[in-house]
Amino acid sequence: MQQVAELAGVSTALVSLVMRDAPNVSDYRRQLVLAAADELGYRPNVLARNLASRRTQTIGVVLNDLHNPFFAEIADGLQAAADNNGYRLLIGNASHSQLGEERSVETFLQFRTDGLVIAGSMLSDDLLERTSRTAPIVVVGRTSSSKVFDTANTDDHVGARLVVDHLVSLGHARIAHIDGGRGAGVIERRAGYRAAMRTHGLGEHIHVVRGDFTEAGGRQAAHKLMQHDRRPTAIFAGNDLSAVGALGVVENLGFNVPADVSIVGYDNTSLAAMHHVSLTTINQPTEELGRAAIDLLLERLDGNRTKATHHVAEPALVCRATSGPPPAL
Amino acid sequence: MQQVAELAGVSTALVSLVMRDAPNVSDYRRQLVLAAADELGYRPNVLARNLASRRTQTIGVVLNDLHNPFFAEIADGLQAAADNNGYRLLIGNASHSQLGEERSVETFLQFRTDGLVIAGSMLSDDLLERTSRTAPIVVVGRTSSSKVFDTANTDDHVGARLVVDHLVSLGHARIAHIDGGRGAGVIERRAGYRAAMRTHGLGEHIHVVRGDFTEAGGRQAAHKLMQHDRRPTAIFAGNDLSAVGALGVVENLGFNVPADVSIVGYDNTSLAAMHHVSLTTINQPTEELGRAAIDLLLERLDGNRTKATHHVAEPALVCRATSGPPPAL
DNA sequence: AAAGTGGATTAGAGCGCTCTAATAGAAGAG
DNA sequence: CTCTTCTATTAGAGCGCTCTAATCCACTTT
Repeated sequence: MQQVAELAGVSTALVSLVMRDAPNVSDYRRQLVLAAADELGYRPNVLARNLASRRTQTIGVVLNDLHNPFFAEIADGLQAAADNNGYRLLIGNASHSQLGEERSVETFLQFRTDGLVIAGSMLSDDLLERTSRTAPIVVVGRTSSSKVFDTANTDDHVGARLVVDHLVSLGHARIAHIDGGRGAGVIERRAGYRAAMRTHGLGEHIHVVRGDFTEAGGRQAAHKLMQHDRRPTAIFAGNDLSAVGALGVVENLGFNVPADVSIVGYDNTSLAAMHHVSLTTINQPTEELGRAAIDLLLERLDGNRTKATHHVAEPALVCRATSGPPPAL
Repeated sequence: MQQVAELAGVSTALVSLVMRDAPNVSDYRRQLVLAAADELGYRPNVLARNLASRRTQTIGVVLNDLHNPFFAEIADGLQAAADNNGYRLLIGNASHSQLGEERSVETFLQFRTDGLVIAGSMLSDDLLERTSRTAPIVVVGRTSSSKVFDTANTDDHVGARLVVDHLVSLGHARIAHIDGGRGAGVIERRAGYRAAMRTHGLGEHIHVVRGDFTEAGGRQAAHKLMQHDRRPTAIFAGNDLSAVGALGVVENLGFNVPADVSIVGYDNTSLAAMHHVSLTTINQPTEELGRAAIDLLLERLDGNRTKATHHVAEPALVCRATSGPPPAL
């Protein structure tokens, strides 16, 4: 910075002002400084900048699973919203594990990102609340009634009901559910499924097998389901990834989808939209979620709010090729 | 830090030494400092630490496209290698665009990550070379003969030949190729395809249509191919994503895969491995690439090397369900 | 003409840590 | 008992930036 200042014939303070796009800098000197900076290949050191200003203009985003396209879409939504507000994003990969998530969070805290967005968090509310004392946190894709941190999420209970309603209206009764293990949103989706089944008088057909939101998990669960003595005519998978896993197994076992078995996913990821997959699923408005998450964070950063807020978006059924009427008895 | 020092009755320098696990600190004082730090909930500020030490122990990873599972797998490989060496990873999303890539790179440079890994770079060698003067860069998934920065890559020329050899051995002659537009590795794969076709005396059947390494691009290209008056009996897509796009279109047009048309992808991503997709493809050893990239970077960081090195890994054919003999005439 | 106004610029004190060089103290050598 | 040689500890100078307060310099205003 000093070199730039010398080359431009100004003070380091002015260089600082120019680099920050501050107002009240004459155009003449601004050009002078920019030219000098360019010539020297000067780049402001964010570390030093933050050390002095306690701001990084950066938001840390922890994605639960890079292999799940849902999180890529969430990242897109966040990116768009961050761009609009002059913030940049840094991404950490939780590798689908609690430990990975903790490490990513720790890294961001140490880098002093202004805030954190955790998509698909597997951490306890308690831990998140303690962490949010260090930096504001918005949790995406998971409900919480925390009074400390914010969330942006789809109403999974309603989403699950939409799935069941859809399948029931097609004539299904034996509708099974593959859940997501310890993943985010699992409890709500499962509860929504159960409640909807009962509402339709299908309580006796409630059948939940464990998955883990991965394709492999979906395969295993589908195996178990299809070997059951009263095998389902429809499978509601906890997310698209496990739905595609189930799809593969069901087909390999010689069943036709949807003629013999209907399969519905959740998330409406790019995977579900692929022509070859064409999965009936529940859409989560990822762009809205991303925008909401950033908005919530900025409100905190600007000191406009201290009370926890929970943004809830509406899910919607996306009907594609993997659901249809059950086979005639 | 000063508070901790006071509470423990030592100097800040000693606190610093303890926090860094330095040798030559007496056990007695170490305990004293740790106890004080714990009581005050003290967390070292990595920003300040790095400002002073000029090291972040962090590597910036720019992924070309979060929607392409190939990059998730590369990230896994990098993560494993980084863990082994006490480095942590920060990820930037290039959003499949040159501008996005540049911005991610810029952010990392400003955060002073010790080095950069760019997976699927779309930037010019020239720009990369200039950037690598600021921080060491390893480019993954793209060949380059640069004398400045390192690369870790699979031999795409050989990979493309493996595809053509495989299809020819099944009896195909009309083998078309969907390329990847401006993506990484496109030129080599296309050239490899062309060369292999000629080697087999199939020069007249060379047929390349443009794609862009996305599913949508694959769909468009496949449409064009299948409407051609001499439509191909086999399609070699530039990557798995576009292969799946092609797969969807070909099926929708009423053709059977592989009975009527064979489709081969590239990358052997988790997508190709899905049972429902089961795509014949070329494996890139992502773990090896990740390890190589980190190794190359560390050599630079430790000052052991200044000469550019290009690590080349071997591709391998993975035969699955989308390739078979051409239909009988 | 003196005083007031506000924009442009700068000096200099931190931000929280590391690192070098210096110092104190203990142990061993002569 | 002195002289080395270690090891353990510390003072204090940065690292590269921001921010406050001060200064300077047109212009107005009265």
